[in-house]
Amino acid sequence: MDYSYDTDLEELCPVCGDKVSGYHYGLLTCESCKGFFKRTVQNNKRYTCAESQDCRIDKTQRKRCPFCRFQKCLNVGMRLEAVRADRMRGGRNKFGPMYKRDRALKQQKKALIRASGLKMEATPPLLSSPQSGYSFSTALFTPAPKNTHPNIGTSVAPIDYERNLYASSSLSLSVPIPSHTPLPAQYPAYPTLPSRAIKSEYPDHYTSSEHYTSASSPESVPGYTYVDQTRVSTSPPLAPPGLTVPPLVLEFVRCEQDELQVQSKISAHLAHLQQEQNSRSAAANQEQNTRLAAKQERLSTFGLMCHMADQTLFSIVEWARSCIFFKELKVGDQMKLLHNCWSELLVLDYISRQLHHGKEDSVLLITGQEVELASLLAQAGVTLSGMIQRGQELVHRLQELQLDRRETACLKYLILFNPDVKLLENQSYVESVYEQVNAALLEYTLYAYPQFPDRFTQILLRLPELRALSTQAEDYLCYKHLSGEVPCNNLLIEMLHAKRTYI
DNA sequence: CTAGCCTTGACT
DNA sequence: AGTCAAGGCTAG
Repeated sequence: MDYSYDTDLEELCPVCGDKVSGYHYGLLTCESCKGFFKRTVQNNKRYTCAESQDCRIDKTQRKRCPFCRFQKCLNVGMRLEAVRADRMRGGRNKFGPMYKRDRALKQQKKALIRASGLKMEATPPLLSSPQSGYSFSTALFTPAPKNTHPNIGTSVAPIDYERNLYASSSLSLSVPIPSHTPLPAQYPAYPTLPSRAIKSEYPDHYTSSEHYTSASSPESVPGYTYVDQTRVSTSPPLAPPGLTVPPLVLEFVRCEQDELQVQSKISAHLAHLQQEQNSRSAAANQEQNTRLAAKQERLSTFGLMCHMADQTLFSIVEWARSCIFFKELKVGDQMKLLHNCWSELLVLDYISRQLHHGKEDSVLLITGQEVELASLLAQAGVTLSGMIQRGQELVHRLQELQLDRRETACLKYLILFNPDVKLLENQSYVESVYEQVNAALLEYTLYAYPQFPDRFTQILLRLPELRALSTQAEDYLCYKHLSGEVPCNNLLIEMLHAKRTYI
């Protein structure tokens, strides 16, 4: 009965809702979206949207706006790199194992659903009456309860960034490096395909997977604003490279929050919530049957995750408010910048924590808790576990690069000062900050990793995937919110609304 | 351009 | 030999 309902639900194309014909370019899609994606990427097509770039894509209307259709393809996670540049037919690609894992996961989930009679991902509202009303404005305007991070000038909790920095790069210089021609900064435009960079992969062509991953990585497709290198290298603050860590980078690192303080603050907050939750479900347990209580117990996991993300967001806002450059902006511009990038910063925060954590089969939460990846994936719905896996892949890529903390700090600023945000009062300032950060990061990478001259580019090329993942996360959150599953009075939701006023 | 059907070929 | 995701072909 509901078995068929479930499978039906699973067999809809995430782009247009048509019938799925198999795995295509990274996930289960219909035949038409497969073809559309292939044509678009192979022929390097550029579309434009006649409306406001938010057209609904369904089976009947998918032909109407190719721009939004392709956008959606990317947002749901279709992979550019699965389209072969050399058009080689047949055979398998590196996604084979991923598809296999995904299938196993779905199978496992189905069994679980049948066994428990519950649907994992569809969860009724939790936490009917949460705590005090948060709002973005309160987060921005009221001083934080405790000064949890050092302001400029004070010397609270100096973190030892010097150590742990230069784990010697294992990337060999013989790795073929794709040449990427910088694109004109057309941010919302989708990435074009540097056709030479992406080839179908066969063992004959690539002797090791390392070669593949560094040479033609999935995200090595500039869709992100890319700063022309010549412009960067001639920017004023660029001292002769190779002598010292750029002062700006040092400043960024100094503005970083103390991880332990954030951790304890958020842990305390969540512990408090959980305590409330426990007493409530204990009450429910007395009157109702155990199955309901168990259900409620499980629900709290997703709710807690939301609160965790929410609290993390608070700390991110707090960080931004006090960091160099940002605090000089008027509040209106600050809000626009944060509305634009909050989810990217959240994802970056998560990713960098995993980088630091360094374990493949578990995930480190901001609370310091370590969660087995397997159990996380088993609990999460299909969409969520897909995103977690995608996140893990990004972590792997950055691990290969051995991204250090200084570089991570720079990335936060590059994301925050997105020069493509429109209608800013102080547009040129934001643009110039972006340029400065770019220059500083370039200079730093040349200084710290002279044996790897392409490092700067390689780092920037991770940003499109980060952005795609954060967009997917927003979509997911939006969906969960619409079905009433996200605890309300949530900064997360407020951010979501700020960006999507049409909802 | 679209999308259904066909051909390929590494992997099992 | 079978599977199944790549690319190819071609009516509409």
